[in-house]
Amino acid sequence: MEKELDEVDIFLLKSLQADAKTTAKEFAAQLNMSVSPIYERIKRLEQKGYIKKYVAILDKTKLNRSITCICQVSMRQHSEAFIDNFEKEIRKIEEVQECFHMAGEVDFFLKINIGSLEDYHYFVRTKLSRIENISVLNTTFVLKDIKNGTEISF
Amino acid sequence: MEKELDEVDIFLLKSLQADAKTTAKEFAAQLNMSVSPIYERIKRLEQKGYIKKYVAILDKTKLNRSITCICQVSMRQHSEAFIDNFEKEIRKIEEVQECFHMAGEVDFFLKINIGSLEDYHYFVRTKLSRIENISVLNTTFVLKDIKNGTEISF
DNA sequence: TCTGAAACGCACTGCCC
DNA sequence: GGGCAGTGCGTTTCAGA
Repeated sequence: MEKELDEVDIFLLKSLQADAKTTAKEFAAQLNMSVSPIYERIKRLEQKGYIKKYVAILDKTKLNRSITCICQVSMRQHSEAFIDNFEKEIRKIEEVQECFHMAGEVDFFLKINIGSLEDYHYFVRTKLSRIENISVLNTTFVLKDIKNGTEISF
Repeated sequence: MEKELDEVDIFLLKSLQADAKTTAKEFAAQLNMSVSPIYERIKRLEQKGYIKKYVAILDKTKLNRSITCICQVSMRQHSEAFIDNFEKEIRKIEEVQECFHMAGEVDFFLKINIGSLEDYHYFVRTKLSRIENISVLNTTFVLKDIKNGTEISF
């Protein structure tokens, strides 16, 4: 694998994951380059898959989803079919923002966004607990978002 | 609190958090409206804080940060000073993508992005464990990203 | 609050170095 | 691979309804 990214590419990636609205013109000024190489580098980074997509980050509180909680789920049986089914069902549940299949005692970690404790009750009763083969469900609530980013450091 | 968002606003917010590059013109076509109201609604949503920012989502694997793990940290003493200090120090550590102060037995959940298990060792030895007053550190590794979104449902 | 049109700036292309 | 100039498109503004 050859070296694919130079310092300029890395600068662009880091900048864009902080603020995707930065224009090629602004980058050109910051880097003392002209606009076209910036433009072509960004296009290349998109095409090669370094940049997956551009998204708007919304305000949870304003949208009445200010409560976050972490659910730790373990399964009764660990057959392939049950795990696949769990994944499929989880993907359908809108309250689930993140879900990871874990190594170790707990099988899945879920990050849930909801507006109230009543919503949580509704979520567990009508959605989560309807998935087959769940044995343990352990939920803890977030008191404070200390760091909640989309940026990856590299 | 008056009703701030109508169906069009909600449509725009949901669309933008899936793809921020959608143009006002495209929205206008989808909604059978002209461009200017779309434009002004989006500006309003930005100014009122519903939209916090626009970011590029990068590919972890391409950037050699394909390993994700969850660290559960508990503290020895729960004084305000220690908690504040932990928050301050965590914010500085680039490997930490998310950090939440939790209710319950475990004080903090951390989501970490790294490239190798060696990196994890380095992270724990030189960064995490240097923070004062940590008692328990329990790490589990992600086997598979089932759902890993920035979108919130509403 | 929407429509329509006009002005501007940036994204994007092609050519040159 | 980068600089420069031109074109088209989207953004932005504004009159009017």
